[in-house]
Amino acid sequence: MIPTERRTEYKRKPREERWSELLNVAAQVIYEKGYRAASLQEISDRLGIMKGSLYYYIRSKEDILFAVLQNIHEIGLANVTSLAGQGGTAIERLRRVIRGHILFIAEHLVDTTIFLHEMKALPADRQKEILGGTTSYPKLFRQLIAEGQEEGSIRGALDTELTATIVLGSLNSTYRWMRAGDVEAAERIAAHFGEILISGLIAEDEAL
Amino acid sequence: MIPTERRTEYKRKPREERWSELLNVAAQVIYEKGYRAASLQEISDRLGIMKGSLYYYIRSKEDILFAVLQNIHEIGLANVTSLAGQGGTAIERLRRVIRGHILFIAEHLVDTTIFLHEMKALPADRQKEILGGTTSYPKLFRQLIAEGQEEGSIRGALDTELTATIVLGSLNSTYRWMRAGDVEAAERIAAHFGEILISGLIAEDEAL
DNA sequence: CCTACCGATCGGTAGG
DNA sequence: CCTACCGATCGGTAGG
Repeated sequence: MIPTERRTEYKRKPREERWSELLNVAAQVIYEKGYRAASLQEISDRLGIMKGSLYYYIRSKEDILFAVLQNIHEIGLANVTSLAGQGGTAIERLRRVIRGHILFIAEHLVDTTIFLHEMKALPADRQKEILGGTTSYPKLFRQLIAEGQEEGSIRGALDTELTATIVLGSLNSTYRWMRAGDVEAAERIAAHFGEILISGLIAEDEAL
Repeated sequence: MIPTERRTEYKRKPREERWSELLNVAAQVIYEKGYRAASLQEISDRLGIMKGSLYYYIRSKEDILFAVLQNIHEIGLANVTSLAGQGGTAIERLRRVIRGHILFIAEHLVDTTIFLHEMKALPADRQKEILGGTTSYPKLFRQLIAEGQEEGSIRGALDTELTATIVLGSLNSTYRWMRAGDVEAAERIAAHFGEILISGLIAEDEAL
């Protein structure tokens, strides 16, 4: 490749603004090519700055991935936590969380995909830094299932842990085929997931 | 890294044997690091040959990935096709496919993971070469769901296409947390999936 | 299969 | 933020 030429016209932007722009652009490149194949050269090209200039904002390439993953995990967990805490029976709250999590994935498809594909590209300690809060996705789903079993709405014969893993994993798998930002489609998917999973989990033949 | 030294002792092996050994070793490296980060240097190191010698077997790095993906797709599709064709009602066959596909994933975790992560690393035409047969996973699941709806065992209100996508995607998502080769665990997972999905899909309250 | 290479690209740095 | 680099590594090749 020919050495990247300096833009004849470039505009220096405030640090904060550039930083969030950097994260958006980088996330898009990582989404398209994968973290490893996403070069700082391409990211800086799209930003319209020199590759070396990225180091005004970061200390390593990994800093970018970390920031993206940290952010999506934080807002995603806040989303389901809020939905789970809004009252109702356990099965009602589970249904709300199922829908809300799917809508979240559709709305944040790029970042969610990166989260589900590139966590392992981080060193173990930085993974823990992201995941290691007092609460977590698996914990939240486990609690909802457990409460449903206690209140008798979810079949007691199901293994709580395994069932929670299956439900969360199934919801997360939608990132593979969902279209970004298509809220209508996301609602349809959420409705189907609600029907299938809730019917599959409920004890007896309680109508909902 | 210090230039790799020639092994003082190496054994030349028959071409066929080396080739399958190469695919196994390469799959393991790709599984651990991802295709892009899996270097030919590391693969040849583990094989105990020189990097350049790989080109006695391949014409490009991509050939390795293609062979791995081609193979796992072929045997996996043969597996579910066989299970779906063994007779019984549609819901019975679906249940059999659910269990068999999960056991397959557990038994071929490395290759399945590569398939679900690295297909997009191939050029579009080589992807089609793998996926483009007359039959396919999505098609098979769609047919099973459709037949179940026709026979009245699966709720007609569910969108056939979307439901098939959800079921297949949910089963595939297990590669993320399954342990390779643990058949007991795989049976438990399959049983739970069977319970949850079948109950979630069946019309009325037919007991199974 | 090995030896001995090559051009391209990578993440990163010094100094401004 | 840019210029001007660097060492390391990558996939791949010629010739045997």
